[in-house]
Amino acid sequence: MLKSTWKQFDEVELTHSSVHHLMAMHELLKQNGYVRGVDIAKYLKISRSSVSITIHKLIKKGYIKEDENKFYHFTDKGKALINDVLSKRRIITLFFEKVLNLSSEKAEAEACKIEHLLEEDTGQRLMSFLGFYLSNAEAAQQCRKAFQEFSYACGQVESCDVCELDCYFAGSQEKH
Amino acid sequence: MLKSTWKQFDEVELTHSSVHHLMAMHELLKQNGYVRGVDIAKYLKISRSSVSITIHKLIKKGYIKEDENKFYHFTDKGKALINDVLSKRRIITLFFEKVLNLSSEKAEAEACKIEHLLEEDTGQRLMSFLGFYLSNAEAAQQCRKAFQEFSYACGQVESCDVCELDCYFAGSQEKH
DNA sequence: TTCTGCTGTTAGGTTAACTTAACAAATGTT
DNA sequence: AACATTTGTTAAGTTAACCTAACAGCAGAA
Repeated sequence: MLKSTWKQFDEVELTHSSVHHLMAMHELLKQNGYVRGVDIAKYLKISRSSVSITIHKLIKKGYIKEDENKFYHFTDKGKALINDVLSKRRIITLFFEKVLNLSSEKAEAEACKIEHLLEEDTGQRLMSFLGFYLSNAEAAQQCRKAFQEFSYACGQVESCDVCELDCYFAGSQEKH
Repeated sequence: MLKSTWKQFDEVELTHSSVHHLMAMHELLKQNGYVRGVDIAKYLKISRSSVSITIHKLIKKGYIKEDENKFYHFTDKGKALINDVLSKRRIITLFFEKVLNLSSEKAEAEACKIEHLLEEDTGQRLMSFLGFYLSNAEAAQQCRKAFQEFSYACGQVESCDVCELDCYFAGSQEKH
């Protein structure tokens, strides 16, 4: 790995917090038809002042516009972003839920933490995979069924180069 | 989703930065047999002062100990954490690379951003899935082959409830 | 009309993670 | 022994994201 790869974490266009301000806006617009600062504050359970500051940053960045009555609206840029994030979230949630069998609450919580960090391309590929894996294509159906009956044991895979130090499954399985 | 789920992002035991300080330590210990502050600073391409502060926090938190000569070592807690993160990273990277066909560089970069955010359990389930999907079990082999020939098109899946606003594939596909 | 409550903003404070600059202690060089 | 370099630490400043407290503007109620 490039030694500075880890810094890409901070170089995401919008932070986790900012993305969730936009998500809240979207939710509330759908629910009520309008959004004000307080609404976002209540929804995210943070202070009005904090929301005020973040919203103004998002306006400056061109994701939001404000009308005469301090109601907020998305710009096209904002709409595009919301669409992307929402799609990514749903794909990731679906993957956790339908493929890894996490509970839907946990699937959402896990998706929420990472959705804004993955690139567009990764989202699309995941989508493509899911589209196939959950389809009623013969191979996909067989695969889902077989996976249900499968439980991981070291040795079942040709070369397990997953664990570097100890094995996730050490203890519950014999040594590999 | 619970309205405060999004805050779990900040409630991770260790931040992205801290985790990478530990990862750097592990890398450098493997390479050189010892680690000092400068080594970490050079590796992560940040200032010595910043490293100094972060390392002292990690010492206080019990992940690291310091010897008389200012060389750093992992505590058992630190070793356990490194093992977990490393395993998660490799599983996630493998998934991106082998299942989603991302280049290995991109797979690593994407994994790096999210590895410390996913829970233990999620990692293990992903591992289990990968173990199966990449195995030479009949169903898995068939599935991999069929997926290669597959390209996502709306309508191929019974109900596409992935897109909320617009479709990822809109434009390139007919309306769904 | 005055009072109350709601809303947004500003001011000042906190924490985390960086930065540069300055400096002390140890180590290496000539 | 004297000087230079390396290393770690501290001080002071920055940005992001939160907080509480204070206040200004408005809108509805008494």
